[in-house]
Order: sequence, then structure tokens, then C-alpha cells
Amino acid sequence: MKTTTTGTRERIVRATSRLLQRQGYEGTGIKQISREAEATLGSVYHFFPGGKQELAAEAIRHGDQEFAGLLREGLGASPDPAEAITACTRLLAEALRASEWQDGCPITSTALETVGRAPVIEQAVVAAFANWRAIVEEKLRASGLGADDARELAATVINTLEGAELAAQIARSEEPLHLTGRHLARLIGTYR
Amino acid sequence: MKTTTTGTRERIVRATSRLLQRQGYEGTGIKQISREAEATLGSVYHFFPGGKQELAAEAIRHGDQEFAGLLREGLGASPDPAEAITACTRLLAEALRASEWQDGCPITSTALETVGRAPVIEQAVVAAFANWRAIVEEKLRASGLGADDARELAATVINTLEGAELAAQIARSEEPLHLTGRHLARLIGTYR
DNA sequence: CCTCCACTAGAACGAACGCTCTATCCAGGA
DNA sequence: TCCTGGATAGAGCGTTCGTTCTAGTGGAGG
Repeated sequence: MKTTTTGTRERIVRATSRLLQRQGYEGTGIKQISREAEATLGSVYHFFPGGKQELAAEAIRHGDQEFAGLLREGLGASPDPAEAITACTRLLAEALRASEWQDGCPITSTALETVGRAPVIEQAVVAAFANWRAIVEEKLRASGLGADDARELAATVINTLEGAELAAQIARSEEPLHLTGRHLARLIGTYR
Repeated sequence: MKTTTTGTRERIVRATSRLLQRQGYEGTGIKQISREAEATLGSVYHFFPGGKQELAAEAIRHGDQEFAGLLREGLGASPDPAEAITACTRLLAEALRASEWQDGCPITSTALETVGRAPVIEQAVVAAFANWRAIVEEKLRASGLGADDARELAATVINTLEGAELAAQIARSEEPLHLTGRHLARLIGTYR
């Protein structure tokens, strides 16, 4: 059956994505992935003959889409860009707390561990960040900001969200995210 | 000899700090550390009977001091807080480029990998972030900002620097750091 | 009914992991 | 001179790593 086939592949990617998010690249074993995904080692290497790296790259792309979805949801909450950004920080804070501070950014840990040593993964990471920046940039331009301002602000918004997510996870507190929302709103406010 | 003794311990901590920075916690083995530090496995466990976790916690504290030194150097470059922050981003960018994009924040990777599963390390991480925030907060207060504003801005400055450092490392470009410097300067400018 | 092939299943491989253990070295005090 | 104890040295423990390999399963097409 086709559904079973894609079902297994999908389960493997989802499990990998979640494990990479929580344990990082080196801390996650293929056997743990196959166990968690309720698939066998044979299935894993059948779908991902490129091994751990190919699997991780695919999981990064999955995390990319996941985070992009959250961004779009937050940005759609208000026409005002400043309010839209704080909606994003609110969503991130809620998700982080709901997971008991376990699920931060889905790709940061893997990105840092593999930088400069796993080109396939790095490429997926770069694409994810570019995707996220583009989503924010589009929102800012739609709100009337100039092209250069929107592009630059979008980059800082994403970078700052990353930093705040990290801080919130470490401190086990929503506060860094809420604070960042307020400061980003203030920064955006200086552009009108 | 006392110097030889402390010399070995110091070499182990330095090597561990550098390796954790570049490869993360799970990606770094004790044997690699002892090799890199030109010490034997026996010496490592002699000085750090708590094993890898104790060693990592000590290395985090070393990285804490290192980053704090850079912060102090940058902040001391100008009496104006906005200029001082951009001096920090400049120093970070230079260091990152000089290491060929290998040496980002000394503790981020390890922090993310061990969050919620290695209390000894987590404690050192929390202390490091608190230390860095305090350094920036003091500078902002000395520049005339109110107590609450200074505290909040300091937190955002550190978080944003972290995010920018991450982005710069991944993109192999100084640009995210310089951009962040400009945006942080602008944000600080709204408080006078 | 048989063939075919995508998929499942997991044993086995060499290497590396963190850590324990014993043995040795050597400077300083009795 | 002998003793003590911090420091060095590395073999070896059991486990897990990523990967390879062969064997088996089951539904679709002829």
C-alpha cells in the first residue's frame, strides 16, 4: 500500500526531527530513531540510503516547514507588524512552555553541531533561515516598509527570535520571549 | 612542581572549552580531549573525578570568562552605549572570521545539547548568561538609563548577540553581526 | 499461480564511547 | 634511606555507535 509506505517514511522523518530538536545531532542515534518511529533499521536505510546525514537534512527541512507555519500563524494575527511579531513571540512562548521547555527551535542544535562538517545538512539549514527571513520580510513590506528596511529588519527579527528562544529554554521562562517581542515592536516602530 | 600540576589542569580545561565550542558536548570525546590537551586519560580523571559532566561544566565557566572579557573590551571602547555595543559586534565578527567561522559562542552548543539533562552543566550555563547580562546592564546604567530599562535592554542585547552570532556562523558572513549592531544601537537610541 | 520488487526485519561488524583499574613515577618530609 | 601521596600512563571493561548485509514478507501485474 502506498499509504503504508509513505506512512513509515513520514514517521521516521517526524521522529528524527523531534529527536534532533531535543538531543541534537550527535546525541541522537539511528537506532533510537528507528525505535521511536516504530520502524526497523532496514526501513530507515531503505528510505535514506545516505544514512544519518541525509536523514538529518530531511528532518531539518521538516522543522523548517514547522517553524514557518508558526511564523505565518503569528504574523497573520494582526495587520500591524509590531503586533504581529509579538503574536509570534507569544506563540513560541506557549509552545515552549507546553513542551516543558524541551522543544526550542527545531534546527538550532543540529545546525551548530554540524556547521562546517556536513554540507548536506548545512545547506538545509541555510535554506530554512532564508525561508523564515523571507516570510517576515514579506509581512514587513506589506505593512509599508521600504525594501531595504524590510529585508534588514526581517533578518534581525529572525536572529533575535532565535536568541530569545535559546534564552527562554535555558531559563525555563517565557519572559525572554515576551521581552523580545516588546523590544522588536519598539524597533519596528522607529521605521514609520 | 606546582606549575606543572596546574599547567596540566589548565590545558585540559582550555582544550575542552575549544572542543565543546566547535563540536558540542556529544560530539566531543574524553579521549580526544586528553589527546588535544596532551594529557593522559588518567590525568583527566584525576583532576575531574566527576567525569565528562564536571569537565564540561568547568569548560563552560572558562568560556564564560572568555566571552565576558570580550564584552568588557567592546563596551570599554566608547562612553556612548550604542557605539559600545557596535564595538562588541565588531569584535565578535572579527573573531569569528579569524577562526574561519568555527568559533561562535563558546557555550551555546553545549547548552542546547544538555538542557534538562545535565544539571551541573546547566547551572554553569545559567550563571554565564547572568554574568554577561550583568556586564551589559552595568554599562547601560552607567550611561544614564533607568534601572528597569537597563536590565531589560541588557537581556535583549545578550540574546540578540547570541542569535546574530549563530546566524553569522551559519552564513559564514560578518553581516548579521554588523546589522545587529546597527539595530541594537537604534533600539538603545529610543531610550534617551 | 508465479514473478517481481518495494519494504520489513534484525544479526553482525569494526570502531569509538565513558569510565575503571592497576602500575609507575617522582618530589618532599621523617 | 625509606615512605607517602599527587600525578601520569594506558590497557581493558561493557556498551553503543553508524553502517552493511542477507533473509523474509506480502501485495500488484502478467
